[in-house]
Amino acid sequence: MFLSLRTEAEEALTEALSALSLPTGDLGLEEPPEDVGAILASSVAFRLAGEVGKAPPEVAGELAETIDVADYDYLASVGTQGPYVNFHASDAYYEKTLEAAREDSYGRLEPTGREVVVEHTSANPTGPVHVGRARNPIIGDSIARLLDFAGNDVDRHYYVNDAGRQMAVFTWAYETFDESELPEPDREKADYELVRYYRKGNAVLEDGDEEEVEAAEAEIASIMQGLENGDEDAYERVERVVDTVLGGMRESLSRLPAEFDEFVKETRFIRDGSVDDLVTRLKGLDEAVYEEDAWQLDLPDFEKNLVFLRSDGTSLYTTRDLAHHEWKFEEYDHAVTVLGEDHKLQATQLAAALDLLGNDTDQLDSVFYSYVNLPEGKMSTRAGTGVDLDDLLDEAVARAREEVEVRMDDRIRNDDLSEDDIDRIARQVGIGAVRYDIVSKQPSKAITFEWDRALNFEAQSAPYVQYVHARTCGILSEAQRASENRAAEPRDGEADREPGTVDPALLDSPEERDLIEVIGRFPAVIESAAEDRQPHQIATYTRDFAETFNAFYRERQVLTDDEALTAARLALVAASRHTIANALSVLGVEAPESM
RNA sequence: GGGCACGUAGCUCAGUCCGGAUAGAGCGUCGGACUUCUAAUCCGACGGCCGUGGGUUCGAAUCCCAUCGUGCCCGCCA
Repeated sequence: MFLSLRTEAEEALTEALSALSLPTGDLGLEEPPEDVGAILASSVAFRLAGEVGKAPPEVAGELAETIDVADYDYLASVGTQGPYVNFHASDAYYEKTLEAAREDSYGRLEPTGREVVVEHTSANPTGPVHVGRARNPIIGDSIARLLDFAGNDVDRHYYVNDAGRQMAVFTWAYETFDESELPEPDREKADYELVRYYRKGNAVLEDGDEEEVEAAEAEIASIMQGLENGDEDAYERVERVVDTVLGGMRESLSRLPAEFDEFVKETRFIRDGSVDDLVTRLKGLDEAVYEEDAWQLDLPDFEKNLVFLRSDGTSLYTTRDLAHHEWKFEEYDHAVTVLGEDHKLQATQLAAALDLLGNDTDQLDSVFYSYVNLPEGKMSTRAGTGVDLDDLLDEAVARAREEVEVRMDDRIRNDDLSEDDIDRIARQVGIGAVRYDIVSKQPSKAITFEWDRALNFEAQSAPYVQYVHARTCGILSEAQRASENRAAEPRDGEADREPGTVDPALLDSPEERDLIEVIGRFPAVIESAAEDRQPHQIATYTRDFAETFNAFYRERQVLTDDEALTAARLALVAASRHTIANALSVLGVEAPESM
């Protein structure tokens, strides 16, 4: 509804400007500060003052007078405050907003018909997911949810780097070492068990004796050649390692939760011949050069050449990724990729090469995030430094459980949480807190991981917002219980009133109006966040929402003796519940019904 | 050396793309509110040369230039 209101304000302003023969290029429409009563405002008068030769407040006044709100449904009045033109919403606006938000799916935008692929995580399957990379699945999954909620048809892809040197090293190590030479795994889980081979292998390559290293390198090279030649045996050897490790990683990721529609292996593009075709096309480009036995692309605007075929004839990651992207462009209208900031240059080169190959690179969007570091430095799978995602999530749930138990004693609400409830709440709150902490920040900002900060359950965290949802559920179930009691002893006149009818005019206090306004903004927030691929905007909104709801909760008793008033406020609470539940769902944070 | 990000209260962050109303939150500190629809909540106080210097503008945290600090990248790795 806010979107319609904004459209009306735009129209009204444009018409008024035209009527006064003023330019309509920049309407200066904005959301005014909280203490200004208006729902929308324009600062256009500032810019026109010079042109008209009058002071801004005077221009604002003329504009306000020119607009006739009778022409619009959602504008009640247009006033001025100094140089600002302020728009006030009509009763119809509040009524329609409340009506729209009665739907469970409130906030979901109309289908766009666009098919979008969101590729995220795509970590090499070398071992357990650690916190340094955990930003990727959380941001990626939230973007996927956001684009879906904004009306797109979304697929989530994990691009599996199974043809690179790292996997050849891993395969060699797995086949070479005996488990008896390895330390105990940190967990009884495939990725934890296998990463021991990978670490051992890398240690040997680094410090082993010359002969051993030489033999290993020969084996690694033969595996890579085998993959490049489409050798079925090499493929199966690597696949066994890849699929096993990936299986373990998937389990961890699903806890976030981050699920995928498809795991796309890069060997696929070697095996189906598309890499060969691509190499042929690349060689044919004017920018292609053959230097030092390797085929390269002399990209304009880039200092160094991009090698796309090694001197031994094998392809490189970027070569295969080019084929991968052309495939995505064929299958989807739009492709979004979530990448670590260290891939920025590579991503720009990829786009430049795709452009040379005749693709429309507007179809591609990259979102970059900066890695999470430990206070003592970087996390690395190979070196075994870092905090595993599983450990972080376990710790989060354990701490949340402690909180639940501490709070049990001074709970007012007498609803006897069962052991299952405690488990559920601990999981929802603990994992929600981790996820929310990450998704609520701009991806470009650096994060240093600290236990206490990541697991803070206080305000501006998931539990703060989840609590609001639990409150709405508590009120609604209380109302349900009361109405069932009444139904048991029917009173005269009770049947006259439709249970579903509410009179929104009763919701006229500032707290109620503010709450409806915040609810009304939700679809616009979804639209903007989806447009910018910025799920953190939704997190910021949930905090605003929670604050506004809490003010309403503090000042206005919902369940009263006044039935009509109670019905109206219950409708507002239900609308609030849908809004906050959907916002949390876009963030991938669970919405507990009690906590 | 070159390129790209980031720098806002003691700490963690919104706001920056698209310039507008006294720069907003939370944590921490101090002081208040549970016999109530859930206190994981709420109310109040304290706290800011928006890294620094210039410029553009009626107006700059926001745009431009310079500069400092931090991170990332500049491989026939991924």
